[in-house]
Amino acid sequence: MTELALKQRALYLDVAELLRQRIYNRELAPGSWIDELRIAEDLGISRTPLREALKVLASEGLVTMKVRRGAYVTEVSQTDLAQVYHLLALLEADAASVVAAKATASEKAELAVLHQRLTENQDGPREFFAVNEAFHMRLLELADNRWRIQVVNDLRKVMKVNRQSSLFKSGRIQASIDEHAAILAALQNNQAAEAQAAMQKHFANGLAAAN
Amino acid sequence: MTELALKQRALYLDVAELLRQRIYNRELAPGSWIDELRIAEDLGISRTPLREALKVLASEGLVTMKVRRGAYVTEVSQTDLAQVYHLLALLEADAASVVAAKATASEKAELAVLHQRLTENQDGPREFFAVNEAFHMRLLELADNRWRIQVVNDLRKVMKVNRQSSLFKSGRIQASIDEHAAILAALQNNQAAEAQAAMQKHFANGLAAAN
DNA sequence: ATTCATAATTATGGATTCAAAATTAAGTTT
DNA sequence: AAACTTAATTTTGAATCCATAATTATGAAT
Repeated sequence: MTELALKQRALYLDVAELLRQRIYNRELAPGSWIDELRIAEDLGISRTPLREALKVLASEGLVTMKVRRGAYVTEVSQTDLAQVYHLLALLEADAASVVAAKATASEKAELAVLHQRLTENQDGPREFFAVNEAFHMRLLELADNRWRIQVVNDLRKVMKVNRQSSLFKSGRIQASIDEHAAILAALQNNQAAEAQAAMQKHFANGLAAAN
Repeated sequence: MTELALKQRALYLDVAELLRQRIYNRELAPGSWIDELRIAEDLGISRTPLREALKVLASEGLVTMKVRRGAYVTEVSQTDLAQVYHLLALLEADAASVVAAKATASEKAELAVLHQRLTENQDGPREFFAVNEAFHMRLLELADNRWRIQVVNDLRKVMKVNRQSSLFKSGRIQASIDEHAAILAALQNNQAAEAQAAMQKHFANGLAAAN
């Protein structure tokens, strides 16, 4: 009831988020045409907010608008994936170096707590994924650059279209934990260059696992 | 006539671009409310494509949507500007390093031609600005990462909202040319690290001039 | 005159309608 | 039966319409 009673959010934003989820879980498959009428009817809304949402997704790169023939789910190639990874590595490695240089001890402790939860996690890859994302997001917040957060979020959206759930690969979870430990150690010792390098390595390994 | 006869572009994209220009040149001032009815009437279109355009601009950060009170031109603070500069420096410096490492001789020669035009330019800051942008864009293209191009373009849009035309500051044009020369020299010698550092310096100076 | 309450006006968010383009189906010719 | 035309249907892009929220104007009370 809260979602309707106190909706402070525009409908088109909710619709955009719903479409993103459907794209991530392949309910809307890459390359497929998006049937506006069907979806609008499904959701019990008119085409107007739906079309607004589609145009937002198009500017994020999740959807491709073809003139006079509607919206299609973008196909994200391996090349795209590698390119996006490269940028994420660059942006997050720099964030790590910034955090190493200027975050307070208690801020770094927050990251340590998240990392601890990651190591203790027994709830499987799904929960692991959520805590992992929380760690990365908190680090970004501490790096204190709202435009970077925006850019990274947009790039992650693209990545999610084609995630091959590389975390399920044997050994990847433990490797990921170890890499985070290295990042954290560098942060806590205020070693900016090391933190940067450790984050770069983390992404390089992640990309390798995705292929 | 071509624009109507062969329009292969959706109307909302044209409207978005027109609004961007009006924001850049302060016809729509930062913080000001955007009067949908007035603009739609002005352009002789309905509110529908205009509202779609506004939502795209909102997702780019140029406009802020307030629920039930419409669209406002985003106010870009000095902090925002510094943050955006930081990211542009990071992304373009990395691009320079990539180009140094893998661009062909003829590709690098293209950049040299653009640089030459920059040094010879006698048409004032306006033309200088265009060629300068062409140099940066070509370098990005050569770095061959379409997502970086997208991200950099979006960040540059934000920057343009608050450009204090730092190029008009005395000496900045010549300094900028010298910095480009340093970048170019590193590229032509395949010195990735040097190219990266030179680009970083270029942006650091640009930010300093903007303040 | 200032504050408060109420009415009139205006703007937003979303639904509906409509013309034109694209696609599909049907019918005709070879 | 295959290829080509033409007609019917579907879908898009954009204009118009409408209910509700927000703002402004008006008037009453202190």
